[in-house]
Amino acid sequence: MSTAARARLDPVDPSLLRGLRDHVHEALRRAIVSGEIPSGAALNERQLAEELGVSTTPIKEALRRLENEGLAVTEPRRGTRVTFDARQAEEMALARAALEGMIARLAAQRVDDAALAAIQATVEQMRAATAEGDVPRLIALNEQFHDAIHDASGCRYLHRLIEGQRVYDHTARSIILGDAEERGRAFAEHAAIFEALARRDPDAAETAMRDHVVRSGRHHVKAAFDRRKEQAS
Amino acid sequence: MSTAARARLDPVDPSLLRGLRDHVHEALRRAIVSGEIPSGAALNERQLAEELGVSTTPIKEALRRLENEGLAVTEPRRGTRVTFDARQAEEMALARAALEGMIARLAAQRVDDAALAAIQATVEQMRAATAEGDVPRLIALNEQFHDAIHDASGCRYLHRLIEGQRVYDHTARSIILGDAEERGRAFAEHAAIFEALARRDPDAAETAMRDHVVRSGRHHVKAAFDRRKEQAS
DNA sequence: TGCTGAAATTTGATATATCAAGCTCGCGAC
DNA sequence: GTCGCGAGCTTGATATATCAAATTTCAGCA
Repeated sequence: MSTAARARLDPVDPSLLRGLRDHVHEALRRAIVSGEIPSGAALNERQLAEELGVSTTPIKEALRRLENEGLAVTEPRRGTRVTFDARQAEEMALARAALEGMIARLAAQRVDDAALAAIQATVEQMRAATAEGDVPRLIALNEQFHDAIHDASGCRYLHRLIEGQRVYDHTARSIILGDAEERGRAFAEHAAIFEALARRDPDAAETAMRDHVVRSGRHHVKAAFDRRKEQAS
Repeated sequence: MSTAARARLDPVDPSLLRGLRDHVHEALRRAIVSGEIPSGAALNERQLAEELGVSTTPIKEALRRLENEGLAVTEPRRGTRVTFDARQAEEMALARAALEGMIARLAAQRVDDAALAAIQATVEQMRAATAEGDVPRLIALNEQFHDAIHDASGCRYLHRLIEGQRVYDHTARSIILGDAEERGRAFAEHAAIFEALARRDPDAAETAMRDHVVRSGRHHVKAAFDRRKEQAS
């Protein structure tokens, strides 16, 4: 066997080659969350199919998924409408907070030293990026930080569920983190979460994580919907 | 206008008239959660279509939904497989606990006296049904209790999200509540949740609700998967 | 016997056709 | 003028056809 003679390769993940339905879903989700498609707007299958240059089949699948995520509702034989307003964005942020808190609690119980060291390294990089005001880097580190905690918890289902509660896009994130004060607050919160994990203190980890996500989520929602109100007037 | 002369009617909800995809989804979800279709089993579109006597279109939509719920994974051009094991059931129970806790917290802040009285009435009925060992009634009251709290919170999105974390079917529920000790524990917990709501104490409400759902969830998961292990041997 | 590779098969992905429920709008009766 | 009613249109729901990737099968060769 030749495999014994060379380095072992990672198996490819077939799910990376995604089909049209995922592109359609992503495009629609982005447009809905960013407010480009307002709440209440109709999502016409044939119209979307023509606009996106695909058939109605992948459109239907994408719409079903949006429906399941709570971003759209379908009335049989009537049509699908977007349902995403400030109220729902707040609830999604709260859901995220509750779930991130729970996963942080589990991570505090299960994290090993290697993972803890990696998280600490991320926090140190965040400290630097925060001081420098390197926003794109901060966004990447943010994700890395939260993903590392999810990994440490070992909870894949919770991770997936949390990912589904995103109420901001990359652009919104950039705007928020453009403010130095917000960067400072976020860093302090991240540091507190790390400290709790380092002490393997589940209660503290959950509280710190939840407070962070609640505050940050509120900030995002307020900023996003205030902006929309302005643009509307 | 004749409407002024008679009682106002509630608007009909068109979503009650559901199509094939919802039936397919429900059938599959039930089969997966109950263990009838084991984790790892392939879900063949054409085979399911023939079995259920429908075309592949509603099957695809149902599979997409299951995928989004985390109960199945699809590898493009390869197929869809069930993914639901004890580990995931535990995570779903934890997600439910975190979310139910959050919604109870909000309910404690927002509940009005009328809703509180209704919840209290439900608890009193639970007391009677618990003593009598009336299991079907207890199941119904349980749902009524939790739904009333969800309503009091005003959080429709959270309510939907929580409903998606169900890891037991009606049958499992009956078996669990067949045990008098379990009925007693559940009643004490429900009473504690009500007391916290009555005091408008968000922290206590969240803690009581979460503890209840965590314990009850663990019990359900353990019972369900122990039973499967036995049947397998 | 064991390996290679091409053909056949399976299966999901996508496109298209068909059906029926709702909606729109205007004609006509009162 | 208003209400009733139906023809025609719109649209989602469902079924079927087509395409291509992935897998399997098996003949042919070393």
